[in-house]
Amino acid sequence: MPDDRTTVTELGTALGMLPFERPAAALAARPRQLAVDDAVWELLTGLQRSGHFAEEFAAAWANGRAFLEAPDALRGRTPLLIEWTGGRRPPGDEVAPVDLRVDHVYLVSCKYLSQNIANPSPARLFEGLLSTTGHWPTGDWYAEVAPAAYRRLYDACRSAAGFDELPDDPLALTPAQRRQLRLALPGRGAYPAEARQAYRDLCRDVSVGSAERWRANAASPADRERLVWRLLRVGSAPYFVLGADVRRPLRLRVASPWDWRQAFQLLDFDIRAAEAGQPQVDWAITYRRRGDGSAGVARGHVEVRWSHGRFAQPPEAKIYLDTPADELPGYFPMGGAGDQPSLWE
DNA sequence: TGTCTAGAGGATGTCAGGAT
DNA sequence: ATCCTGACATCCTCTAGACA
Repeated sequence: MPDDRTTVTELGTALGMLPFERPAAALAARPRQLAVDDAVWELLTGLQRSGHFAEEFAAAWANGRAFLEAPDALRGRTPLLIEWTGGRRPPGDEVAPVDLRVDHVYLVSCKYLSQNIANPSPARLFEGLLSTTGHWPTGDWYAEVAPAAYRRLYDACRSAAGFDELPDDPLALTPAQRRQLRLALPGRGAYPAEARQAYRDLCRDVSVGSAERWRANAASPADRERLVWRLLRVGSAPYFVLGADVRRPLRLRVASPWDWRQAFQLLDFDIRAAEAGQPQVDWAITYRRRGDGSAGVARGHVEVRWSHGRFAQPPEAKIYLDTPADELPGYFPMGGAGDQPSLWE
């Protein structure tokens, strides 16, 4: 079951798409177009009456209403069926995090956009270019790209903790030994003095090695274009994002690859190792708008870090978008009432 | 007694953030 | 900016029981 806030924002958006004057009236009517069971109606009614998440409910309702009226979207036509994925991810390898499906065709994501777009395994990102199927190394990425520095860090941490009985090879650690070593390290990401240089070396080697692999694997223009679409969460079908960032509602239509190619040309995909306190790779997409020939840049970065504590599990890659969502190529403002459809910007 | 298989439960990988 | 966490989905391994 999703948390209450998610339930309110997703179903509040759905209710806003239906022709009721006010949220309370929609809740009282329990319109059959919104296909959820009675327990969900009870929960939602209770949440609305409680006044918790009132701001979220109002913002979600306004987003749904904008979707109903937008020329890009429903153009005032009342939906016949709104399906809710129930806070769970739909099956399949769709890139878009779809929460609602309207009349079988309109896909809507209600996520409050976060800078963080995905946490794949580093190998899936740097070797598999974010595809969902294929072959890439499954082991520990640190050992994959920076074996020497990783080994030095492990040796230093093991001896600082006095755990001489642990295996020489960090890859041979059992889950219990990993937990033991993790708990023995100083808190808040600090390392024993004799391990600090090894950690700096590891960060540098992982940043440089990951960037090199990524560049090598995204060598062809076709590969780079596919990678860009995945980083931007451009899916096989267009979808809508109805959410908010800290300042304002965000109502966007996200292009399909077909739309994207007609509106933009990818000029360059720059990948470079960053200097940071943890392994990091920066990326920047340079593109040309076909409409007026102007150029644009979208930026982001990837952090490679341990998930669930040091030595506890192989590292994950955390992908960030540093360019605001409404400035990304392929993210078109959803046309408000009176606006022209904005396919061509 | 040997082989096969369903499924239980642990391990691993991924997602979506939060805390400081 | 950096590190930490909970929740799941899926993969993997082991084992009890069915059946030949």
